[in-house]
Amino acid sequence: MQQFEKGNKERTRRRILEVASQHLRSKGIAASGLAGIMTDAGLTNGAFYAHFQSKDVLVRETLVEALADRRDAMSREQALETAIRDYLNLDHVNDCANGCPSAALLPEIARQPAPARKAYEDGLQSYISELARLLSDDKKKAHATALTMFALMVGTLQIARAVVDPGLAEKIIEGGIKTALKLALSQTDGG
Amino acid sequence: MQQFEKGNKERTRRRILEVASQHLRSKGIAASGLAGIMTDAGLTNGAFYAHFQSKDVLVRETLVEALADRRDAMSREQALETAIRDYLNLDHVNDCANGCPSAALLPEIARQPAPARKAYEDGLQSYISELARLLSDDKKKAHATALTMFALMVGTLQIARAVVDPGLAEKIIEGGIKTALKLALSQTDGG
DNA sequence: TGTACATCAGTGAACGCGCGTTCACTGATGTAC
DNA sequence: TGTACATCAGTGAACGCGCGTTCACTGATGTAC
Repeated sequence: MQQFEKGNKERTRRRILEVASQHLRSKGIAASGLAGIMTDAGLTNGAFYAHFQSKDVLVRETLVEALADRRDAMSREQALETAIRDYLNLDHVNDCANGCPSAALLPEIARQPAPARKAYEDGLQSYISELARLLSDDKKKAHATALTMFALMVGTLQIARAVVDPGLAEKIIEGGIKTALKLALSQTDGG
Repeated sequence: MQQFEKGNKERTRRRILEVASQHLRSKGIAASGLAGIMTDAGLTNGAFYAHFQSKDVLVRETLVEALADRRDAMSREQALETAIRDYLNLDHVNDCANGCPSAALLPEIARQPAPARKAYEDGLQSYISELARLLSDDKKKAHATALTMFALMVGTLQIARAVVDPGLAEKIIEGGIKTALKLALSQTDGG
């Protein structure tokens, strides 16, 4: 141990969370190991359990944090088209580690124990509310519209990431943008 | 060994593929073990390498087969609305093991080596062509429309699977159906 | 028809490895008197 | 101010376990002469 100030442990904990967040999104949940995460956080594996009860707990807390970050970023968006284009673009396709946790992890989240899935559900709803804010809908319908629009964006990003042909990936992204915008418009005139 | 007839090895191989296909879709790629797959196929783990070179090869061939099965099912669909409702429904939400490989595995597929991703890309394109057939579009635009519609359906199914509230899952599915149908219509009048 | 050998499909034990988790220990800092 | 002890954050070796993969072996079937 080097010298350390008060509140250092909380900073270490947040560093572990941040590294874990990147590992999980880029390698997946099952393929991410605690030893690798701790090494990248500048610690040895034994220190993990001073901060988290188990890998399951780490996964859950990582999801909560990543979703909150995404919601905060969405809350700073001022126009729907910008929000859509900040999500559907080639940078996001190529940067899993810092991108949307839903796009990186949804099928694995569905296989997690209930507490993690509940945490995901709550974080998602909060995020979707910020997306709904950008729709000119009446409030009740806006949330449902935003959810469906988000499903479209998640699926589009995932497919663009899976294919090997970069030209195809770009076409998929462009189609997704066009359709997401169309959804918002067709919603306004009470479809 | 019990008695066996000619061509038995090919049947065994297909049995391994079928079991693997279910394991991968329900547990994910990284979390599926060869020993478990072989046991469920009624064999011991050592027999695996008489049929496949490696787990990677098994994963790739499983994807090819699952996508071909899905394409064949889609090719038997006669109306777009039926095709959409055969995909977006609660049975499909609750049956990962026999469902769409894209919905179950997309983020993990994106992390596979190039050969598996190429196999996925080809299988997807073939499947999408059958979905495009059900659109009244001109041929060129139909494929792009079908891809985007599929992205919406995949994202919708994944989110419905991840949330814990069954009522919410049902609402998400219903929103997805409504929007997928709307997409097909708005496409017809040259959006 | 009978014998010797080849082939085929699969068995099951073993390999090294990385996993999540535990735990005795370290050494710097804080507190009591 | 000095000493004794407690606490805090982390180290690093070890645990049992399951992983993908290898391999010597088995025993039923096919083929040659």
